[in-house]
Amino acid sequence: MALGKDYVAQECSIARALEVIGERWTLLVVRDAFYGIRRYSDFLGHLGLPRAVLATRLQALERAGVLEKRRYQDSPPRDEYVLTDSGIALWPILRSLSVWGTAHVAGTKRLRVFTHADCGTELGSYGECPACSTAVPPQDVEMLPGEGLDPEPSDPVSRALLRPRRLLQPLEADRV
Amino acid sequence: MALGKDYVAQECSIARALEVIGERWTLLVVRDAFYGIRRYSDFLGHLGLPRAVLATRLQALERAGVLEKRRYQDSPPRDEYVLTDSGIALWPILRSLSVWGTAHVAGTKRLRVFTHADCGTELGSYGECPACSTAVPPQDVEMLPGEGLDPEPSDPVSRALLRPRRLLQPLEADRV
DNA sequence: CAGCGTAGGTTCATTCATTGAACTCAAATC
DNA sequence: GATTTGAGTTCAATGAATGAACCTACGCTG
Repeated sequence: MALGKDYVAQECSIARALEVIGERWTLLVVRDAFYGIRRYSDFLGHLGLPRAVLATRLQALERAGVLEKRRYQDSPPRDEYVLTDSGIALWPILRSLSVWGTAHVAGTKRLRVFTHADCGTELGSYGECPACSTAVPPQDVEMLPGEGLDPEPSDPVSRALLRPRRLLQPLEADRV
Repeated sequence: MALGKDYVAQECSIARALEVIGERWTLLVVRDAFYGIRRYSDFLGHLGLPRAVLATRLQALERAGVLEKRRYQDSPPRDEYVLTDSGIALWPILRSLSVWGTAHVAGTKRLRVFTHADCGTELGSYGECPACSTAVPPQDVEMLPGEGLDPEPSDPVSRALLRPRRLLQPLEADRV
C-alpha cells in the first residue's frame, strides 16, 4: 500500500496494522499459514489467486516480519514460508473475524470448528477455552470440519484440510 | 468487491467477513463510527479519503447491515450513519487489530488507551477487563489519548477526539 | 429577493492495482 | 536429450482509487 494512498495520516494502531495485513488476499494467506500451508504452490492451489499477487504478498509479509522464508532443501533449492511469532500473534484477529463472519454475514454456516486440543471444548469468541478459562495458543487449537463444508473438494490442499488437525502443523505431514 | 475477483471460492467465514469489511478504508470507517463519528462530513474530514470512496463504503456498509442510515433532521434533510448491533459486534476485531498494531508494527507508540469505564482498568488483549474479568461492551469502554498522539491536530474531529470519551457516544455532544 | 454558504453527494480523467495468461529458469526425472 | 515441476517474472486488459470539479437543495445574510 503506497504513499498518499496509504493510511499514513492516520495516527492509529489499527491503521498501522491494516498497512501490513489490510491488502486484498493478505489475511487469507495468513489464515492458510495457520492451517499449515507453507509452500508457494499450496497457497496458489488453495487460494486461487494470481501468481503475481501471491509473490507480492509473500514478500511483503516477509518484510513485515509476519512470515519467515526458509530453505527446506538445497537441491533443487526450495523455500517455505512459516509464521513468525509476530505472525502467530495475529491469531486473535483471525478468530474474531471468523466468529463475526459466521454470526453476521448472511448464509454463513459453521464451516470449521475450533476446539481446545487438551480438553475438546469448542473455543469462545476470543479464542479462549470456556472450560479451562485460559487463552488457547494456536498450537493447542484443533480444527475440525463443520457442516457447511464441501465434502469432496477438487484441490488436494482442501482435501487434506478436511481431516481434523492442529493449527500450524505443516501440511506435508498428512498430504493425501 | 465484485465477482471472480471476490473470495467466493473460499469456503471460509473469514473470507465472508472480509467480503464485507475487507476493502480499503472500510474498517477505518467502522473505527470512526465507534469513536462516535456519524456524519458524512466528519468521516470525510477525519479520514481524508475521496468523497466518492466514502459514499461507496457507507452504502456498502448500510447494505451489509453494519451501519444504519437515519434521518436526524428534515429541513434540510440530513442523515447520520450509526452502527447496528451487527456493527457493534465488530469491536473485538478492531480491538485485536489495535493490540497487534501497537505490539508488532515497528514504531507504533500507544496512541490511544482503552479502559473499562466502571473501574478504570486498562482493557486486555481481547477487550476484556482484567480486574472484573468480563468482556467489556464498547458502550462501557472509555477512550483516552496516549503518549504518541499529536496534541494539536488540525482537523476539528481529531481535536474533539483528544478528550476522554466513551465509545459510541455521538461526537456532536462535545464538538469544540 | 439575490447572492453566498453548506451538507451531502456525482461525475470525470488520471493513476494505480488486480487479473489471467504466457513466459523464464534451474534442477530433477524419464 | 526431452519433459516436468516448483517458483517465480512479464505483460496486456480490466477494474478500483484518487483528487478535483461539478451539482443540488436548503438556509442565511444584507
